[in-house]
Amino acid sequence: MADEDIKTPSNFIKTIIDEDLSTNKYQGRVATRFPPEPNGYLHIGHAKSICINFGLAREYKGTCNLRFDDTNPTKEEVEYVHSIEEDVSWLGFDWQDRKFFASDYFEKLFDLAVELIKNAKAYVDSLSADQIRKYRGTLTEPGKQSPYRDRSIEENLDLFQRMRKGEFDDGAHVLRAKIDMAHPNLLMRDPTLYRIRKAHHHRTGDKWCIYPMYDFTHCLSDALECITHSICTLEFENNRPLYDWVLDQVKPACRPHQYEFARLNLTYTVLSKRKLIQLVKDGIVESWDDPRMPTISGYRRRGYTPEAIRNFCERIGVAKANSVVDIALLEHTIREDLNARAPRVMGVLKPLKVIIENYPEGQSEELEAINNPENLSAGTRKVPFSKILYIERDDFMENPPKKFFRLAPGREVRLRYAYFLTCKEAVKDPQTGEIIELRCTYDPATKGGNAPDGRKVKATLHWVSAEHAIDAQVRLYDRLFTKANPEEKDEQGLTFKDFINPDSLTVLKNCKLEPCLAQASPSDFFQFERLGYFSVDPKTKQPGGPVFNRTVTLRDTWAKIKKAGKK
RNA sequence: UGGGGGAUCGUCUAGUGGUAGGACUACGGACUCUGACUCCGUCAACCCAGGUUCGAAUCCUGGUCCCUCAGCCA
Repeated sequence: MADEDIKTPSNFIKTIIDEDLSTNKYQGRVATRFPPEPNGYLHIGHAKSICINFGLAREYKGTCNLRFDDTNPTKEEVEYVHSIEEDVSWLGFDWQDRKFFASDYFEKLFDLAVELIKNAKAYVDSLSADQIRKYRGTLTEPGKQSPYRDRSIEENLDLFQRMRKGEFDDGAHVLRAKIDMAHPNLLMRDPTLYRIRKAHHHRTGDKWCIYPMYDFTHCLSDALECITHSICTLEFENNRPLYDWVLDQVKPACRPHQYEFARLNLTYTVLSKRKLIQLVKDGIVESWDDPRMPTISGYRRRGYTPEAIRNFCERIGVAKANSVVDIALLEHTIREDLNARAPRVMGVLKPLKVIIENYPEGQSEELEAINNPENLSAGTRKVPFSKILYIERDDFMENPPKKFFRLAPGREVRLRYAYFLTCKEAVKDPQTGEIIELRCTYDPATKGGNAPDGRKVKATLHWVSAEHAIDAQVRLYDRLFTKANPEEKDEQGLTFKDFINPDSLTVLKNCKLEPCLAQASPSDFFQFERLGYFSVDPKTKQPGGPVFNRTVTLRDTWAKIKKAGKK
């Protein structure tokens, strides 16, 4: 792959890896892993982690494993395993033959737990969950030891075996590490290692009724896979001493180390799993892959490309300081990618009929249009032209302000790749006053878009021939929230759901598109000239024409001028 | 008021004792058969106070503010 040699910006993790390489800490190996819990869909924050872990492996010619952290049978499902695999692949990363499941290690983990018990480093506690909480102490006060803390090794062994055999009910006992109930880090106050959970696991079925906790499983899974750099988010900083403690007891052949980076936050976006679930459950969005969702599947359906998302993840950097990235950067990377690659096409979203009075009745002709000015090898295509056209309603104003240089009565503009057009009259509905059509004339000498006399026009409009156009539904998406930081607690007690943008979705059902779009396949992307990037919705099948999703608008200087004028 | 982390342009991020750089945004301008793209330019930052040093974002001391931890979740 050509991009293996591309150097990405430096960051603190690379600095650490460079040092480790120079001291030969891991015999020159770099082994990372992406460890999702299969209990939900991946979002753009996960994409950051995926890009870091797989990206590091690519850059340092190491490996990155895909490992499902499936130690909680009550929350995890195969459906999520599949969606995660699909999303990681779609992003362009390959775990080759290294797909693992923490549940594959259950037997080994059990043996290691037994070893801990034998070394008097773990014990079976029979306090209730509630009692354990009370015994834990607080941030400022030490905890108390459980009365079961000093059970004999034999008794612990016996109890733990019987826990596995299913002799006890959920919650009757847990296995705890024996560390220090007065430790200033609460996670070190004899953390729970195993709990009884008589639940069906999506992979191990009913084989187990005790399940290991994250802190016991994760570090050992890393060690078993010979991971060198175990990269996770900041909230696990407190877990690192425990990560190290467990490995210190077990002394595995491979000794991984944990490093933490700041998770991604995005303006006008929520990324917590809990809130995302709420958006789906409350019907605020249609599904996990609703194009307004910050999920990878949502962006995919919206028309974002893996290249753009990877580029975004590279540009935001990796650091330890909490931060909120401006969504404008994501929009920039998708525009940048699509600008280079998307075929240009003309589509009228809000049609306004134009009748060219001096164009022969019944005639039509084909005009040549460039498919992508950024890539001339994409060639040209023919676009039909005739007496009756549609143009964009927003491209005409009866009483234009000074900075509006599109079509207006008496004004001449260019129809892209076609002719100069002059508006003679705006015909209105006598009842409503609404403009229903424009009577115009064209200049036959300007065919192709240039005037032989050298006269200029200030605007070029996109258009579509009425009799040749295809009908389509186009969905206009905008940011889901009106507030830059919807997660922030509001002084009036308003929550993220109070800041939903009522215009996050606008469905346009009467759009007129260039005929070549009839052949568009699901997920094909285009630039509708002067409007934005659109792609064929891969999920909606409906008769009577394709359904397009707007990925992102083009930058719009005119919109800014209008907005500034209103102030 | 315990422990663990963090503070650099509006935003994200480089810098590791020697001219604070890049990207996004914003704002100008050039170009233009997309008010797009591209190009050029402008605004703009080291949390604070001391100290060490010829020289400090960087080292030291003391503050301030922010994040995080009391699941048998991950």
